[in-house]
Amino acid sequence: MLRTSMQVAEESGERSMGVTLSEVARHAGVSLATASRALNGSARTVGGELAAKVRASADALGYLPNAPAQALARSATANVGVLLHDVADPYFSAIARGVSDAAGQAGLLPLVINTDGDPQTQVRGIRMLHGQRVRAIVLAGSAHTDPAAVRAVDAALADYRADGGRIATITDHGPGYDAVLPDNRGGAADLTRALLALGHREFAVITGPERLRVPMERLAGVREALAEAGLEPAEGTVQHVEFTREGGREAVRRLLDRPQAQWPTAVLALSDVCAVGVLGELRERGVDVPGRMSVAGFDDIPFAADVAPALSTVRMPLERLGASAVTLALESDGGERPDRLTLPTEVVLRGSTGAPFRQDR
Amino acid sequence: MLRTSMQVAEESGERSMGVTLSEVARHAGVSLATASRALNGSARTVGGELAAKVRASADALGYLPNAPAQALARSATANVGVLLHDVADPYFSAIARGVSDAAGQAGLLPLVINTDGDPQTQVRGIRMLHGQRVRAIVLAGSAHTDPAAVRAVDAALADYRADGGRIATITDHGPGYDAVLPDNRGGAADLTRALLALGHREFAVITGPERLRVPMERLAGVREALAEAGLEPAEGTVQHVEFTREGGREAVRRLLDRPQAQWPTAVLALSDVCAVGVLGELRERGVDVPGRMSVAGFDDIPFAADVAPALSTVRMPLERLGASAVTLALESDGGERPDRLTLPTEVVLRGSTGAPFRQDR
DNA sequence: CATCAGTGGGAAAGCGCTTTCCCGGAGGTT
DNA sequence: AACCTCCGGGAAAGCGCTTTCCCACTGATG
Repeated sequence: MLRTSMQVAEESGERSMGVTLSEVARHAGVSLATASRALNGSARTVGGELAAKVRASADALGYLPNAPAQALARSATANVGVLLHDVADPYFSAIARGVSDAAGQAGLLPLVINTDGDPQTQVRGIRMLHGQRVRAIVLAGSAHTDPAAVRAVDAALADYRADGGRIATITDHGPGYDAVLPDNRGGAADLTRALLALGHREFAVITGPERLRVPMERLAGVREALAEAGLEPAEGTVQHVEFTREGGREAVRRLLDRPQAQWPTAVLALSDVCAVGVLGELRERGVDVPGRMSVAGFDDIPFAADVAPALSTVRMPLERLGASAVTLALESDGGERPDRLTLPTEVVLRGSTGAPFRQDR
Repeated sequence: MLRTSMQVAEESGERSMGVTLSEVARHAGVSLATASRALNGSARTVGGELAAKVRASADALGYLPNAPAQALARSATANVGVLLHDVADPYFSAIARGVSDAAGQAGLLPLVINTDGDPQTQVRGIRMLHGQRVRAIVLAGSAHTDPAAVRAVDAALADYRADGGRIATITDHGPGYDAVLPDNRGGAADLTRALLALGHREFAVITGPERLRVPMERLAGVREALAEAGLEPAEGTVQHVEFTREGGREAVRRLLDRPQAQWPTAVLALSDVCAVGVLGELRERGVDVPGRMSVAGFDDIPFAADVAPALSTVRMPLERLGASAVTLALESDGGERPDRLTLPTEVVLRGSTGAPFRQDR
């Protein structure tokens, strides 16, 4: 004979998992159905008196709904998934915070997965979240430039969506997705124009790996603004590195290896965490910022204002990015036209930028 | 007549949630039981031939196990919960990364909840995670000093544990929990001794709110080392603020409001993010660091080495803290004696500290 | 050659909920 | 007074899995 968990619990003196709804129902002297309706408000209502009695029993027994069971019965969980490169990176952690807040608002719990920007890991992550039957997936990392990678991710997302999953991406992952789009290109162009306005003509740009789309978009923005001024980056002054502090340092080292005459007067690091590395390396090398070289970043992570010198950058509403993505994904009526929300960026000039260094002075 | 989701799916041309195991079983021409055993390796084995056939069918159909259903059947989910103050804070995001990595190793997915250090929110969070039937909860935020708050949290945790939940805390939440314990007190004492060794005698200490235990422990460490040298902080030089950049700035403002003769030569900010605020404010006020004032932090968050001047601090293995907590919680045999693992800290002296300022010079 | 593990397949009972369907009673219409 | 419609309670069928229990079969054993 099969033994119920209750019996086991009674025998062993240890129940495996919580008070069940039917215990509550029995305690309140009502049916399972009524208990369920009273505690979780279905379409149907329950008589005021009974409802109160059920609620009383529920917290007398310390009832906590079994989320997996609810999920199964409703075929809908109370979770959202977040896919990002690395929670420990301030850019992503700010986004994660936004996602978390918006999810909380909606009564959902966020499940976060670090992909380190690897397409494979990303695909596995999507599958896991799909398996979890999360209500929505927020894809926070940059899209890839490699078509094969894009296809793989798209396929995984398509499967998920085919099963009723909702998706929102942060930054552009193709026209098929609801998306929150910070103006990467425009922001980079604006930043460049701001530096041009300060008088700079000799730029270096430190951007992210070519395999990612976001850094490429930002780079395109820089090029666009430079072109407007009839300029283009000199050979060897566009460095592709990882968007990490170490990446920034590495790029600086390469830049300073060149003869001083070829040093740029302004370096655009297209990610703040990268820029922080740049600042650190320049300081250690004794290069004055902004006297000898202006430095600007991108993202306006919380620390940007506090490093020394305070970092000029392009402000992006990181938390809002995350929060909006959740909202978008949840609202998405599954209609034909995906919602695509462009968020403006804003140049913030602080102490790390100034007038260009003059060789002849 | 009740209609199965299959029928609905066939009629509407849209299935609500994925390929099911029984579809796989049918496709492979085996029973549900066999399919389950083949795909998820139970105690029982399945003939090699059949197993292969099942696996083939599974990925022919693109089968993804329904996690909530598995959770219900097994009465065990594949999730762990992390409760922290704020993912966007580098201290916690590093821990979160560690948790995430260790969870991944164990085939689990992390569910993260921000509590902003509020006991109420913390209790609600624990209840939610309990409801989710997560396998383990990692409590990453500091314990409270208010007994009522502690009781509330303890009660929620006790309920969870009574239902078979596993718990590990980071920092001390009382002797009843498996815990990973960075040596807050010892680290703070060591840091203080290091500054004493540099010749400092006039200290200010900026620590966290009195409602949290961690900042109090650190403060105690400082006091202890000071006492060894026959010193104690002068009146008004111990500032309790939030462990945020703004908190750091605020404390500095209060400190500098005092007559210059009473300015400390060293300020111990007992959290790096706080210290970064201190550095920022001092720079803006034109106070030279470390010339006029040495500044030290605590935690060694990734940025600490890159701010200017590079921050002297107490290194804590943040990611390992998170990872170890997961391991501990999962291993915990539920035996009588909780596992408590003390992790050493290490003083790291960088550019933000130096010899004390001499008034008479 | 009968007996006994041991092996591996399948039927079916749960896991803890939600929701459909049925039904009896109250109130409103002709 | 007969007829309908609401309203709200309860029985029971699922949701998609895991696992127990039963059973048929194989090969070893005495």
